[in-house]
Amino acid sequence: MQKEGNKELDNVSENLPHGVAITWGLVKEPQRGPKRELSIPMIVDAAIAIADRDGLSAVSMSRVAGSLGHTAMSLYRYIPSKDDLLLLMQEAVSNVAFPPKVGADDWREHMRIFVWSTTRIYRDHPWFADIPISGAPITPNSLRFVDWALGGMKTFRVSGYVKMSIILLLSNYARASGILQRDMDRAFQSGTTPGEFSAFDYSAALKQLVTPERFPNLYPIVMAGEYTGENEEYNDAGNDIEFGLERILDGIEQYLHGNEGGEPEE
Amino acid sequence: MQKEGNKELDNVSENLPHGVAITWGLVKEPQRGPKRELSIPMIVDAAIAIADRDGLSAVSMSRVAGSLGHTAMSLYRYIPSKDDLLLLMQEAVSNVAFPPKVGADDWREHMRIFVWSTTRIYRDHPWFADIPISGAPITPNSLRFVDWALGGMKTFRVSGYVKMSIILLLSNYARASGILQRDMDRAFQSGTTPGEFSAFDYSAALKQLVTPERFPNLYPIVMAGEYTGENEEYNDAGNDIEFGLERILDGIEQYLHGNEGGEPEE
DNA sequence: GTATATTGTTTATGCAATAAACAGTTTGGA
DNA sequence: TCCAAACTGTTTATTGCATAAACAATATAC
Repeated sequence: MQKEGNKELDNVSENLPHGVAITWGLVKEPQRGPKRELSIPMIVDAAIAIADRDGLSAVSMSRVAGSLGHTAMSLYRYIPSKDDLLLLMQEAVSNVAFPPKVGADDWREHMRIFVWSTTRIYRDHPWFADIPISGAPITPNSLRFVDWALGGMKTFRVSGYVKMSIILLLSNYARASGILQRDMDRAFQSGTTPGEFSAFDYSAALKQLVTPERFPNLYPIVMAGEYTGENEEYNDAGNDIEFGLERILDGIEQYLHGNEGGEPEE
Repeated sequence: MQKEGNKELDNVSENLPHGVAITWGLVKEPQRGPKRELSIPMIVDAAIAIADRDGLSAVSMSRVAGSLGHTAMSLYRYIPSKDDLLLLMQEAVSNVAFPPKVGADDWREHMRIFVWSTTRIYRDHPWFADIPISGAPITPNSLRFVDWALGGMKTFRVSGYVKMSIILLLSNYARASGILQRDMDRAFQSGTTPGEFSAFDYSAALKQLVTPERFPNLYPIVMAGEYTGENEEYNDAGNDIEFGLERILDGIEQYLHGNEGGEPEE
């Protein structure tokens, strides 16, 4: 015999992974019992601070709790598992503001902003990329990203499926670029995390190992120092990222013209 | 007082991470002592078998050793750390054969094969995506991929930097697609790993949570079931992947025409 | 033949996630 | 008003992990 209340929402929250339910505000604060000394945002912020400083591997339940003056087990009164904590961290740093209006019909600029907003998260929070993707986005802030991207495609005369494909393409690109940029940043600061390495540090080794017989096409590029980006002027991940993004946008544009514009492609 | 031998190669191997040195065959078998009962390939193969069956998290030093009838510590006589084992696993499954000749001037087909060869690894070895990227590729099989891709761009009149940017773009796309495809496969087999989830399983929940006020652009797409791919006929990751790839190739083609054709850019 | 390099093993350390039991705290309903 | 239920944060314990150290056995180089 259940209360009438909001039965549908209850169903929803029951069928959702607990961490996801938290992000949607579907988990209610308990009424009875002692006053809580912590809160979910406090815990998530503390975890983010640790990850920002020392990387994701430094985030342990006991270290997060310790930084709040509590024991590890106290966190489990708020967040049921470490995986849920990671999800909440992702969601928290995805809470970015988008410019309300982009030039009304400049969809390319809209999509550029979409991609750069994503890569900025990776730059500000290098650990973001270390959390494995566990499925399609179903948390509020991730969906805000999708929603905002869709806002730039209002004039597209294509199906929702195609729009989602485009968003997927751009999100994936943003993720990959964010990782690249992070790696480049790390390489420039050199001796950061041990165990990390970039080709940059090994160009000397590569020049001995990449032989023309075994790697006929790569050989001249390695020898010219083009593989490891030895030339300062080109050694900027931003260039690569911009280049790739413009290529993708070109491709989308071509597709749109083929499907929507005045004359078809042939 | 060192032997004359191959001093340069010694230097190289000293400055390389140990796991990378192994992949290049720079670590020599010891001469003295009892006969070895294991070998690096045996260990790596055993680890891959476990990861294929039960996922990367099931790969522990003791479980790998156990499957070979040995103790965990014996593995350390061959491979200095678990991170190195992961690197060797990556390298091993990257040992794929490429078709020797593609239609001579069909660079698009060449690049399609490049991307599909990469995604096939992710499909055959779902754990491949769970190993975090630790930097630019410097192992032989990863470089073979790069070399082979370069082979498809011989006619491009662009710098090595641009070619590397294109390869980076396509590799990243392949990785993202491989992950997507793996996730879709998992979703179809439904109750695989607990903790994994796909939007597909939560379309009912999403339809209640995605309100038109909060997600004006996403709302109609979720309601139409287009977000979670409810329609069988469209619910195929391959379509998405192919679509995105063709868009990227379009973009590259457009860039090439702008740079290589009749008139130069400036 | 012996010193030495190397083997696989046992034992031990430290850290991690998290289950279980516990004593104190607040509140809704009697 | 009071008590049972729902909570709190903690202590303790379990299990699994990577890996360091010490060890006796073994094969080779000189």
